[in-house]
Amino acid sequence: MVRSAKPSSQPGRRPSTTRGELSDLGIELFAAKGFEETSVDDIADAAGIARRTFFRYFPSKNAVPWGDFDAQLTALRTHLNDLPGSVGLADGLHSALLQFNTFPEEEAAVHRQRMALILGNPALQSYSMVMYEGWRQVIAEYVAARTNSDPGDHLPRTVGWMLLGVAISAYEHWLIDENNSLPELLTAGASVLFTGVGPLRASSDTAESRLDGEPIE
Amino acid sequence: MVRSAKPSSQPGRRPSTTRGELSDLGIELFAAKGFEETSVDDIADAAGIARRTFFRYFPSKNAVPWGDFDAQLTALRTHLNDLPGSVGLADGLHSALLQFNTFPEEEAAVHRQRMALILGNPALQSYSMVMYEGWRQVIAEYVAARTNSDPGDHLPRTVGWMLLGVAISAYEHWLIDENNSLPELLTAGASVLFTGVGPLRASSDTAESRLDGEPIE
DNA sequence: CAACATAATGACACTGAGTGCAGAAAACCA
DNA sequence: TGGTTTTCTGCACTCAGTGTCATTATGTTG
Repeated sequence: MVRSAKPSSQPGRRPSTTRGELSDLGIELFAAKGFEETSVDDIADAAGIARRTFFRYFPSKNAVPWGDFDAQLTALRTHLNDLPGSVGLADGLHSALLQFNTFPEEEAAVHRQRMALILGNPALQSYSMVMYEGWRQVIAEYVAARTNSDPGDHLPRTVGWMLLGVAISAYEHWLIDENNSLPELLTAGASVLFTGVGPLRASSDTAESRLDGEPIE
Repeated sequence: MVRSAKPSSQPGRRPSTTRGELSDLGIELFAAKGFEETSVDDIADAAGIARRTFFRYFPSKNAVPWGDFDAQLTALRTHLNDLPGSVGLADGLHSALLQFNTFPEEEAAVHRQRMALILGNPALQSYSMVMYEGWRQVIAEYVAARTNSDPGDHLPRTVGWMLLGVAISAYEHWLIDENNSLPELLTAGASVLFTGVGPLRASSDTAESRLDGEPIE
């Protein structure tokens, strides 16, 4: 089961697989048998590698569904860096949201499966916070650059968190009902972030004054 | 090591300890030896209970620092329910943030230690998402009640995520530098949520128009 | 007090994730 | 062919978490 990759003129044994291949295989098994019910041994056996080798490709079973997340983060960072200066902060964040969550039609099914897996499993949901820390950092860097502050400052970090919330919450609803358009959900969520919660009123009741609301139900 | 609690006229053996006591003990050990370096056996031994019994008090080692989180959630829910109808949505959310994160002076040190532990350890940071799901739910319920919608709807869920982001990000900065006032950090973050990111400009440059911004740095 | 019901603890065994280590295997180069 | 480099593999080990069942402590009832 050793597949020789392109002769890279590098000494040493070739890796027998890639993170991407293992990730795809893992997602397939998880979807078929369930995440908890699929052991690392199952994945390693199916991939034809030793259990010990699996842990050279992924730091944990939880990391499998994420595939090569770092590459996506790099793409996002590049996207934001390449944005013309004429784009305002809100528009920049909006475009980041869309860029990061837009994918070719043929990948939609896999991506949906991946996200359903991640958002539907407690262990994976937990682990996602480790992954999304990098994402928040990229956002914070952008906000910092646009507001004359430091990526570690309170405002950029807060915006990073809030934008992440917009993204996750959009995914949650996209997964509940496929009829929902992910870009539309992202845009709707982002608009709350951009205009703020202050302007919010009862949706069917926008004409009432802000003071006469009473607890419902 | 069996401490008889108040005679509760209930048949059956008394619990030998409480979640709160175990939590305090665990936090102490974690702070002294480190989270990874402290095993469940260590905690159980220190508490004078069997390892198996430990897992009847906590579903996992990760849950220890949280103590009795559900009780706090209940208090938060009550607080929001008791808010007069004249309080606007933004003010209600703001008060929730402050209520949940205000504690007597004598508990400040312990609380700080608890939060430093949680926010400083990857495993605990991950697990916090499981805990905070309940918190977001309480917020979503409040938003739903005030906006004539359902707690599962997109808007309430999104606001729940964003407000959580405000809270966590405030804690992060409170932990970095104790000189920062937690309530002030919370209020500052909340104001971004309430007025939106749209109005944000380069902090030293607020007079510029929204379109002529150029990448800074 | 003795028998009974109940609720919690405790001991044991087991699965599975993750790690350290040492050696085998596969590639390149001279 | 032999030397070097890189990855893979097998083994042993720790620790988190769970199922099961006996045991202990308590209140209740006759």
